[in-house]
Amino acid sequence: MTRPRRTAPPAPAGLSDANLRQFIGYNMKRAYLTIDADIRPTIEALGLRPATFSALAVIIENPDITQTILGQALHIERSGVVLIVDELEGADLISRNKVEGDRRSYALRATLAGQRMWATACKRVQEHDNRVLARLSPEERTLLKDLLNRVEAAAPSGRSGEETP
Amino acid sequence: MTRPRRTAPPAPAGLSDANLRQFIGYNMKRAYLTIDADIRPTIEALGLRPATFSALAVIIENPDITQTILGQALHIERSGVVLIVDELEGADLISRNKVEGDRRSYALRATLAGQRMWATACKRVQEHDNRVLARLSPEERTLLKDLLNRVEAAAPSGRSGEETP
DNA sequence: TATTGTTATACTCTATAACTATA
DNA sequence: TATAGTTATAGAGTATAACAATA
Repeated sequence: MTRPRRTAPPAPAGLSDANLRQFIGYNMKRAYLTIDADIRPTIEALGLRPATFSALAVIIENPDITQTILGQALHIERSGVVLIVDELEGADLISRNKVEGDRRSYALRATLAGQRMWATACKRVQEHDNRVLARLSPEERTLLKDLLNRVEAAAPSGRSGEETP
Repeated sequence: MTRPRRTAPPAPAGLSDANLRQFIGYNMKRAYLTIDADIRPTIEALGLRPATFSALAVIIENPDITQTILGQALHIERSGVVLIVDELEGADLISRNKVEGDRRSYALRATLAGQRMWATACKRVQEHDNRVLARLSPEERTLLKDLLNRVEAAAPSGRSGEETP
């Protein structure tokens, strides 16, 4: 139905992992950490961290977003957003702009340098993605994302109360 | 081919995520963190942490394992293993036993209490797993694990140099 | 000389709580 | 009073480096 299951479950040396591998969360953690270790140096070579990379991505996509909303998008507290935005602003990749009618908040926008940075960072990470997904067919790639999203949505904290009633 | 793609990609409020959702690693991170947040309280209610839970799982499955090997299984340094083993030993869930012929290392074994603890902890986490995977068919569940393992194996740090030549 | 376990230390990430300035 | 941003602080998790005992 899918394929002969010829995947050697990546178990270390001569010891068994089955007790943990039975849990979807463990397989997910291992796969995620492996990918993360692969990509991180590439991101850092550009002067970014995963957190600033992600923030830049969201700001590019949602111009004039506020820090509070950015925090919600990244699932981090406002206090953490400050540091990330400080870092991006200090690198001249984004700017904090005044908001008409509310002097409390900032409208975050990527600078030109920020847009260029995102373009190249995005491209390089895409290359990693392609390398890591090389053995998966296009259908398998979308399927994997779909399954991950469904798992995320199924867990209690998964937003979207929209059940299909 | 697979199913109508009716998965609402869990995007926050009114803002777009697509820049990040394009990357398999981001979807994996989000799914993993959601599952982790779901399961953690259950594990902690038993007096365990994710790290001690995992270590107990490996020790149960590989009796007389040494700390160094345990570290390799868990992908953490030996110095970190010490703290985890201290904690498990302090809770009387495992014991450090003498090894014939090598007085440097310990043979780690679960106590009876440790085996009972693992049984109940395993059962409870399985329940979370089932809840989180509720919307996936049995085939989809194995498929998801399979895809995750293939991604993990594909990344540079993925062990198993065994290509199918 | 190399290895096992250990200790001390530091770094990253993130959360909590209290503060300020606006609303 | 409530909210946006800020600051200070603390905790979890993990890594690095140096050390003692043993191989």
